[in-house]
Amino acid sequence: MAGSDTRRRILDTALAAFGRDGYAATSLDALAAELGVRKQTILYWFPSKLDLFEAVVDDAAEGLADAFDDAATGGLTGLDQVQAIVDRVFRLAVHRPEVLGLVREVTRPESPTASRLGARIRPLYDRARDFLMREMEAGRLRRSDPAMLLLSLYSAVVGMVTELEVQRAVGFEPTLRSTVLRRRELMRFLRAALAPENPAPAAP
Amino acid sequence: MAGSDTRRRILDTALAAFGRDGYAATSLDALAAELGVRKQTILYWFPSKLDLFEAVVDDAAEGLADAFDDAATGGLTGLDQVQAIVDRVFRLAVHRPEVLGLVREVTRPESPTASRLGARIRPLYDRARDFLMREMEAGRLRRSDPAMLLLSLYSAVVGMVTELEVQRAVGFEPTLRSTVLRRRELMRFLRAALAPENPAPAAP
DNA sequence: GGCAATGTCTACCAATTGGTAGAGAATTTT
DNA sequence: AAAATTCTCTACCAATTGGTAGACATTGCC
Repeated sequence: MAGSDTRRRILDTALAAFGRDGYAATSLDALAAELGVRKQTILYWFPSKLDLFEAVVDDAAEGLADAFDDAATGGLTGLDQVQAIVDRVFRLAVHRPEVLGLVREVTRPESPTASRLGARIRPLYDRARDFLMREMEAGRLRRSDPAMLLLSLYSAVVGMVTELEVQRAVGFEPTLRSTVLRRRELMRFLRAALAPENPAPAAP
Repeated sequence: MAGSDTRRRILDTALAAFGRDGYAATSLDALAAELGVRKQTILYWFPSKLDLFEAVVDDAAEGLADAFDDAATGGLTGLDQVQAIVDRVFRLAVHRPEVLGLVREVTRPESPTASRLGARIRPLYDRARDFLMREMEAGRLRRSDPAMLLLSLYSAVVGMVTELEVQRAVGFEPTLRSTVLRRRELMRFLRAALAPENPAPAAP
């Protein structure tokens, strides 16, 4: 079936384009040209541009959920678990920066589907919140409002990862090395912010 | 001179629109309608859409610089100075969220003027970096790479402020109260991350 | 071979886009 | 009051947008 391959290719290319340029700045014609196909082929697979966008968002949310799952199944606790997730998100960001660009696009107030990614991400969010609460109660993380803390974490991670451009604009070209340094710095930052005030006993 | 009043109004409305919807999704016609004026009036004051955008960016950068200046002239040090700036940015964000939306728009890789805001912000950036370095050397802030730390700070603050929509999408409606809580939580987070490991003597 | 389903295409279309040309007020300068 | 400048307007325009209609090819099935 060459067809569903086309569908897959459209999704991937559209994800890249939407994540890079945003919804409004991405035209179906440009997308089609990039794919080496006619616009009508895209409209055959997805009845409208908005439908395509929603499909892309769903696809990306799935990938994101998988990444989290992957990082969260090691039975880690406290800061180690946080670090594992940050590492995982960083890895995702390095080889598929469009995904985070898309998150950014979709969390924009006027996004055509601000609510859509929200709904898709909600389960992830709840899980993370529960995790933080548990770890706080166990004394393995500094105590604070878990929902707010989660937003801080989200902002710090996504912000740092997404906004390589700021770095560039401000004068230093991101290299592999600087990316590594960056992640390390972020982790120090997070560790400092999350470490409990009275260090708890290490896990057994 | 009613003219330069028109110019001012165009700049303000355009800032709101670009910050809210992004560059591509903002049409001159829509902007003109919002202003109760014809598109050609806009094109009289700004020769092209891109010129308008650049003027808006310059304007916003100026406002941002003023806000920082304002917060940085109290002669504060260490965490207190950081807090003052965070407070100031929050205040700005609360009554002119578009400014931060614009920062977000302009730091997007494909932004027509990614470099422009960069250049405008560079001096602010340098000042902030110098400040952090000084404070680290004086032992009033935890020691780490100041450039990276600055990016962490930037990400945490702008990310948290800008992404009210995530909060909304995830289920809790931002209120004045939640905004206050948010800022407090962010400050706790920052304090925890920035406080020196061996507390330094308090300022005289 | 016939036939239906699937997939990609060409040919259009109405609406919207940023932008040009220049008329016509209003205001200021002389 | 006449002239010049400043400002906003009407009238267009070519290009691009998302989308429709339907022809043409390819495939698997009988």
